[in-house]
This record gives sequence, C-alpha cells and structure tokens, in this order.
Amino acid sequence: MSKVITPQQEDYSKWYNDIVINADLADHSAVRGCMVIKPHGYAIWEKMQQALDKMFKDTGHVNAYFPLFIPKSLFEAEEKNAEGFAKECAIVTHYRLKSDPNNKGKLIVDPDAKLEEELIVRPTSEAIIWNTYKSWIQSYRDLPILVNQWANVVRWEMRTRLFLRTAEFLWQEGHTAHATKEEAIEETTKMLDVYANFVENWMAVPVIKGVKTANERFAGADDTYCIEALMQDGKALQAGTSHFLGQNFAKAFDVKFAAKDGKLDHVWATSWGVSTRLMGALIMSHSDDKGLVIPPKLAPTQVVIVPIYKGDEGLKKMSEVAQSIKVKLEAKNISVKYDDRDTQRPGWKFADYELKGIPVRIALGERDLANGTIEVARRDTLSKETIRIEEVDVYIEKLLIEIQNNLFQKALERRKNMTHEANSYEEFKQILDEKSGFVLAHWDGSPETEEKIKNETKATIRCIPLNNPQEDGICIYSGKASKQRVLFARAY
RNA sequence: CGGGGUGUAGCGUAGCCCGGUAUCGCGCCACAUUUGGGAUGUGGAGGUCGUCAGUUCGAAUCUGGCCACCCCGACCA
Repeated sequence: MSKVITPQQEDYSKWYNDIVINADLADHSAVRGCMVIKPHGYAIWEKMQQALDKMFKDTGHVNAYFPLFIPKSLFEAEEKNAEGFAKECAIVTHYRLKSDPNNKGKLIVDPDAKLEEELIVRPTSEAIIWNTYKSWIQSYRDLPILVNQWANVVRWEMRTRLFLRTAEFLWQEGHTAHATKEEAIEETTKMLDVYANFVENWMAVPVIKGVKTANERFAGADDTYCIEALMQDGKALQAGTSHFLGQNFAKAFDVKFAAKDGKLDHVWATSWGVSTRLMGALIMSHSDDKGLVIPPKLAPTQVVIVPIYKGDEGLKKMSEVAQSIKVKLEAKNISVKYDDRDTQRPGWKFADYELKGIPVRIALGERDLANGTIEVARRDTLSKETIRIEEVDVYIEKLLIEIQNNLFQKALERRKNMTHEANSYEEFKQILDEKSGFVLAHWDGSPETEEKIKNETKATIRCIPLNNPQEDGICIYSGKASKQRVLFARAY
C-alpha cells in the first residue's frame, strides 16, 4: 500500500483531506488559503460546469464577464452587502513595485504608486454588475436581463479547507434584472430548482430546498433560498443559494426603467451561485475508505479497461479486443480509457482507479479471451461480474445508469436515517451529540432564539423547507407557539 | 485573529532535550525474474534539514522574526 487513506471512522476530517490529495483532486499551494486544482479534480469541475452551463442556457440565460476589481466607492454603495463582506476582502492599494534600495534583488511596493481609489478584489459581483446594468436598462423593453458569469472570487477566510472553504474559489454567479417583483421571485425559485435538479440528478446528492432565516440571509438580499445536503458524517453543507434581492441593488445603483404606462420604477433583481464547494459535497456524499467515488454522469472517464497479459504478444492480442470494446462503448457515448501501460501491474491499476473513483473497470485476460468474457467491476459496490463480451455495450450502458441511481438512493437512505425530529431542547441536544444529522424542530421564529441555540449547540437553522408541512407546536427553546418545524444541523 | 501542534529526499519519518552536515520505510532509476488485487531480488540516484536573521570554531539541534499546514476556538452567504 503506497497510498494510505485514513479510515472515515478514525478521523473523518483527515479522511476528507486524504481523499482530496491522494485522488489527485487538489493540493495546497504556496498561497495562504488557496489551492491548486489538479487535472483530475478540474476535469470533474469541468463536467459540472458543462451540465450547469447547458441548464442555464436552456432556461434563457447568457454568459458574460465582469471585472475582477471593484472600486471601493461602488463596493460600498449597497450598505448591507458591503458590510457583510467588508471583513473578508482583499484590497489592491498600489499598482507598481520597485527595487529595494536597501536590499539587492528584492522588491518593495512603490509608495509613489498608490491608487487614488482602492480596488476591492471581488468577493461577489453584485456591485460591479449593477453599476453596469444602470447603463443597460432604460425601459421595460430592456428587461429581463438574464446573465451568468463563470469566475473566480476571493474571500479572505480565517480558516480554509480544500474545496469547502478556500480564499479564492471558482464559481458561477447569475445576476438577473426584472420588471416585476413576481417575475424576480419566479426566477429565484426557478434557479433553485435548476440547482436541485443538478445536484440530485448529476451529483447524486439529495438536497432539501428551503429558505434561509433572516440571520443566515445573503447580505443585501430580501430572501435567500438554498439547497442543503447532508454529508456522511452528519454535518450539513449548503450546496447552492439563490437570492431574491428585491430592489436593494437597483436603489443603491439608481437603476430605473420606464414601464409601459410611462412610470419610472426600480428594477427587481436576483442572484444565484454554486461554487467549487460542490466538489466537497460530491466527495463527502459517496466516497469511501478506498478513495473517491464519482457518479457516472460526472466522471471524466466512465470506464477503464485494464489488460492482464504476458509478454508483447499477449498485450497485442488483448489490445485488439480492448480496442473493439472501446469503440463499441464510445458509440454509446460512454467515455473509455484503455490503460495498456506496461509500467504498472494490473493490481496497482485496480487500486489506483478505485482511488480515483472511476465508476466501472473492465479487466481482460487470457482466461477471458478463451471464454469470450470480460470481468466488470463497479466502484460503488466494489462487486465484480463476468459477462459475455458481445453484450458489453448494452450491459455497461445499463450499469452506468444503475450506479448513478444506486449512489443517489444510498445517499437518500442515509439522509433519511440521519434526519430526526426533536420535541424538546434536551432531546435536540442529545440527537446532535449522539446521532448528528438533520434535526427537525419547532422554532419561535425569532432571531434571538436562533442565535442562542447556535451559541449553545453550534447548530444552525439550515433552512425553512419549502412546502413545509404546517403543524402546531411549541419552540424547543422558548416554549412559544410555532406553526412548523425548521431544519437544524451543524454545518460546514 | 487567540490557544496548542507540526515543518528533515516526491511521500511518511528517526535524530533535536545533551550542537560536530543526517536514520529507516515507501516511491524513483537500471537490470533480471514477474503480471487475474497495490510483485521480488540485486545495484543505484536523490537533502541549501520550511524560511530569514542571530549565538557559536561549528547549527537539523540553541535564540528570535517570518511563512505554510493541522487541531481547538472566534469568524463564515
């Protein structure tokens, strides 16, 4: 064993780091809090991007790109937004370096090159985008604007973790402008549905759609909708957010439009985003002590073929069959890698592809050649089956669908087992400590109660689920009347 | 940012208390035998001991600054 992964049971947090690093997804860099996303990790991110980008375009959105830098005066325009992000901003103050007269070969910031106005490295782009929209929008005929941007943002987090919270991360941010409140709200929930669809059907991670409490709301939003997922260790992870921004940014940036009746009104806004954090959700939903498990729909390589042979002649025979299998599978739009390297032994390759999370492995040796069979191993269950070689394409095509479904069902089952109802504060705390996971409990609706529960238990209200069943109850903390249970959990 | 810990070859480590240029395993290279679950043998290469400064005849080892990472807290859409 050259690659050792700490077992989940021993230390989940270490396990997570081991997976990220040993599966070649990402690595720490020389920059504090910033990671290098390695080719295997980036390939998965690209698959996510492709699927999401198509969904955005299918719902009428277009891509554009806005600057990395935001002048401070624009950044501070929407007060709540500015306040919310102020503590974690990187700021550009100078534009030139010069040789250090006291230290040969070293550079210093040139004090003569101080910027008139500081530039904020975007932690999110509402400010620069709404400043731009001001010049794009005059009439209801200019609306709606449905723009998305794929970009990097910087948030100077105190403590970082690979993919889950890094100082710089990749994401997409949609920013839309609408003539009416209703249309903007519809957009907000539509994009939440897009996210839920993507995370459940591509990533095979079940989510709960809901709305955030005032405490947890995006700075500058009237309402924040979210999808919440539950990780293997019982902690929640916010997988995506969609914000109804009301007219807050339109007012801050003075973006008005003339309606049909000639009256001027401020534009209604939304913004929505998912980030490379989804990689963390993917890892912590399916992977095991042998390594990463990638759902087939997001696997850069879905099937790997490993030949088992003796000598050059043996390899030649094996390669002919392997290539024909590859062609058959590719005709069904399945991505296949034939690994004929003679520098690694089969056993090594088996372990390595398990570590990297490739959904299906085909092994092919003399024995199979004689029998007209191949061995098919699936990553999700680690089970193996021998099948007739002529049925390979049909079999694998079905298998990939089955693996995708199985991963989702397993995650759904786990979430079901880790979701509990608590009817008293004692019970609530007991569940958090002994079982972890989601806890459904009554809450009196006050930010104060939410804050106290958070301080005492570290559990936060992840969301108020949409279409939440209404039932009379009393708040587990204050004993005041409540109409519905909300979703609590300790979260990443 | 506060408390604790760590940093020695690509990776994991011994040595540090008690100063004299470095241990072991994996990996890497060559050759041979191997190849249906991380092969074996023989030989070999690889190190400014995180970084900068100080003490000293001499620093991986002692002192200080800085950087990074890990754990706990604070913070976090």
